[in-house]
Amino acid sequence: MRFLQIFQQLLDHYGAQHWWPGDTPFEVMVGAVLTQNTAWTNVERAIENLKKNKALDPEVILDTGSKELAEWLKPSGYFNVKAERLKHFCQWYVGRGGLNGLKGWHLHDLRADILGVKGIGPETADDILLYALDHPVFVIDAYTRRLFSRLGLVKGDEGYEQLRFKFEAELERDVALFNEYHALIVIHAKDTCRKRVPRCEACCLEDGCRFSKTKD
DNA sequence: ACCCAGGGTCATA
DNA sequence: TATGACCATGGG
Repeated sequence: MRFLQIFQQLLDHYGAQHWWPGDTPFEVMVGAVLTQNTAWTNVERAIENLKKNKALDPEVILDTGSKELAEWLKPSGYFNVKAERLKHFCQWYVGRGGLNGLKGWHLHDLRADILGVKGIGPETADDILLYALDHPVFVIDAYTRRLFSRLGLVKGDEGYEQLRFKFEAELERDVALFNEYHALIVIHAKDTCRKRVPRCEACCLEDGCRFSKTKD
């Protein structure tokens, strides 16, 4: 019940976020790879570069030299690593038959399959599954771990899967709910950061500290 | 001049 | 299994 209440508080305060930013499922997937440990504003520039070069397309990415691709990805950081990761992902994407080929999979099988791609870890996989392919997985990121650990609802040092199972057990298995919840957690974290709250941790959802109030 | 960002891989013990 | 090094740009 507590997990749902927190969702309601966040939703009431921030409103629906309608995530993920991106015009197409493929753009969402590319964004998921590029945003690894990276500020979203930097990712936007890289995606703009891809669009400018008509390269926001798996076939084009595969036909582009790593050097040139890395150049386009430069603003998103880790550009050499990400160029390879994007190529690995596109190879998988095309190999599975693109968006159409990815329909009709069982979530468990698809998740295991995509985790086999070099450079796609659990969070990136779940971003893709939830925000591009509409599968009900709860995305766990550093913000989620930090916030709920601070709220005393999780220990904080659990493994990724353990945390994911916890959230998925506490909530109704619903794509729209998981989609909005993770988005709100990220927005909340950015909001508290913007207010210069140290490490985004001094704002909590407890009584007397209602989102905008800073403790300490 | 730091610190951090919507992680993941690889080498080591 | 569990740390640590590494990847790298841009904003606060």
